[in-house]
Amino acid sequence: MAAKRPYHRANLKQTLLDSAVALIAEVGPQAFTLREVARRAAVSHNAPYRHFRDKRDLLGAVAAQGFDRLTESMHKAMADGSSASDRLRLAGLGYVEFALASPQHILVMFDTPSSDDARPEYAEAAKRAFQTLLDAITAVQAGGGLPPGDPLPFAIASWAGVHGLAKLAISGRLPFDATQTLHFTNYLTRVLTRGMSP
Amino acid sequence: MAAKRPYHRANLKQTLLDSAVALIAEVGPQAFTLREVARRAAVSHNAPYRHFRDKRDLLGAVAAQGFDRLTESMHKAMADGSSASDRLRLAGLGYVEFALASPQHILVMFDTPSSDDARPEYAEAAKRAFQTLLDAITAVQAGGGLPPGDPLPFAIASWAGVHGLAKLAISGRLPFDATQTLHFTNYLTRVLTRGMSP
DNA sequence: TGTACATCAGTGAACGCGCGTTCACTGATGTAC
DNA sequence: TGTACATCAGTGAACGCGCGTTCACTGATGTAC
Repeated sequence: MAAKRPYHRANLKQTLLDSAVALIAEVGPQAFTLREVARRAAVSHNAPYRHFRDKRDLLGAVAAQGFDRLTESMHKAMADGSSASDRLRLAGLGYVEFALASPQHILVMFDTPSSDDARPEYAEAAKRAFQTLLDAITAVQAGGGLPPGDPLPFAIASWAGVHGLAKLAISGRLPFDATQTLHFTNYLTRVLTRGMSP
Repeated sequence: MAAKRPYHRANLKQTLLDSAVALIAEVGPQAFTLREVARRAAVSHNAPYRHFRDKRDLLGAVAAQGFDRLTESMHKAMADGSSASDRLRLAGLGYVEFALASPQHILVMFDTPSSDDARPEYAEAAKRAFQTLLDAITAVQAGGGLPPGDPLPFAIASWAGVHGLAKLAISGRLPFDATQTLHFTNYLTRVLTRGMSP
């Protein structure tokens, strides 16, 4: 039964990232340790150094991957949209869906200072996520659903609402379960869109 | 006439809390240590145990104090309000003002799992803060500025918007300085109120 | 009034622990010839 | 085709460190008498 573990593991880097996310989900970024990540990946405590410069670098990679997945979640949700404003609503839904499914990522992405600026991919991934929201807003403006002009205030207001709802839901301070939170997201984006219209 | 005996030193408990907040502001809740808190309070690493059960308990006390200060900040801001809807706007402003002035508190209050449920004062302080918002909403409803009925959805939508804006501002991801963030808070609460009206 | 005493917030040494990181190493793999 | 060799992903021991917490203690203070 003692199946021998291969010395070289094909996808150790991704395995380590996954282990890190799982560990952070359990103990929070505070108690997250490199050695425990290695332990969960069934690898020596030293192997991670072949793939990440140090602990901080691993955390940065988790954040960058989080932004990519957030972008993907929004795009996926938007695919079903029947109109520009419907797609904006779905982008918000995709945002909250991702946050509820992966709160550890959100924590590392937005609330863990050590993950900052070290990796260029980090900033780029964050930018892509915001651009997705910005594009959705611009499309609604083009269709007349929002006033023309600078889309930035609209984007920030929408982002704030959706981000705040997600954070509060994650912190367990809302009297909602996941389904109710998603329903409320629809309500919130409707409120925001209506409030931003002339 | 003090009901209890005066203690050896001046209020060490509050000094420890202040040191903790200052330390968290510098290194984040991740790197926060009890020993360093004691060091900053110019006291042996053991003295905190006279006032807090353990590290987790200290963190819980910081969170509880944070909720009290948040409530105070909202009430202070609302005092200048000329109408119910103006007071609601000011409550949001007070929220964001506190968050920008004390981001460490917000972090411990909302994003540090270890501070949960241990202290009863914690839950009560959190409840009082939310009640402040709820009362402001109810007053606007009474004045006809918002539709009658359950104020909860309105409160949660407002909370989400204001909380999200504060969190994003703290994380440095907004193209705003503090003053611009506060101005934007006014815009956001206007958007929300308008969007929630029939 | 002075003094004895209980109380309890403080101290400092000690503990066990697990961390991040470095080091010298080993084993597996791809390629040149 | 086999072989030598470079490359690189893994290993395990070791390091220094600072942590949280426990322990036995000290000494300042309020109160009883």
